[in-house]
Amino acid sequence: MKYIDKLRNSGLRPTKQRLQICEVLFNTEKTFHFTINELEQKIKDKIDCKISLATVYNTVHAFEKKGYLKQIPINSNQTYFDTNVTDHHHFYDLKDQKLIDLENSDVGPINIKKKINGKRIKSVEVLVKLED
Amino acid sequence: MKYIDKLRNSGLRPTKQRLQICEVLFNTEKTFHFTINELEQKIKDKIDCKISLATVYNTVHAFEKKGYLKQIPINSNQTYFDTNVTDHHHFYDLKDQKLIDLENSDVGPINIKKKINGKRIKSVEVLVKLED
DNA sequence: ACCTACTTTATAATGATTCTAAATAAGTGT
DNA sequence: ACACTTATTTAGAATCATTATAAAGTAGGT
Ligand SMILES: [Mn+2]
Ligand SMILES: [Mn+2]
Ligand SMILES: [Zn+2]
Ligand SMILES: [Zn+2]
Repeated sequence: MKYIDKLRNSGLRPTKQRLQICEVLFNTEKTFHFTINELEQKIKDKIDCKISLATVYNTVHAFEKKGYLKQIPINSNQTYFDTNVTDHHHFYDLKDQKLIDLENSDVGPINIKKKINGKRIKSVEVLVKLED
Repeated sequence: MKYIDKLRNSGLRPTKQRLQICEVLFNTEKTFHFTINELEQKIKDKIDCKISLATVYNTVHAFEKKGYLKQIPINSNQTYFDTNVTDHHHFYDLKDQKLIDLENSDVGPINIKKKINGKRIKSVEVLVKLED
């Protein structure tokens, strides 16, 4: 019931698959980072029936487009997504290949002084790479 | 002649292919950003003979390992490299899919206050996404 | 119930990257 | 110059995340 309105208000039909994916993605205290394959595994663990991989991709992209998920730019062969869609920064642990959130207070305000003609700043993200 | 010592000192044999790739990558006033396919095109334009795609990949990875190139993390299906290996930040133009360097003075110092036990900061990079 | 547009799904296609193994080239010592 | 060893190049195949296809299923409206 919890996610039916959210989906309807976004113009997305509240199908069984989308509602189950909502449960996995959004029915948690903490936000988290994931790849498509990790999400597929989480879905398998939490839910009895199978959702096809194509639907997982479709749904994640639909949710991203609606602003319920965002991509995190890191150099990996897989795309990383974030259920925390607020503006925030990341540690990236190169050994474990894990993302860790940084609070904005951990980084401080960033003032971009350069301007590009005819372009607006959409986001400012800091990536801090960690090694041992 | 210019790059033979550079390669030898890195433990890389100065082959014809590597020297030609050095010309394309490093024999310019300005640094630049590229994908493997863009580099392959540049090589074709500047040079008579063909270098196999496998060699372009091998060479770029070898140069990256030696610190003569670095990867730029952005969400793209292709990996972006940078001949500017100093610590610096980027604009990413979402429409044109082009990277633009930011000077450190354009961003100011970034002080990461959070610490992770047993990990050291390797790099701090800011990515500023631009839209129209 | 019926219609239509949206969604799911299995499967195939795509495409960047990596792997393989055979042919070449570079460095080293004689 | 030659023989020998090791690094490198290369064409082609393999990998694998992601996207496209198109047929079957579903949601929501009339
Ligand atoms: Mn990607
Ligand atoms: Mn990549
Ligand atoms: Zn995050
Ligand atoms: Zn740069």
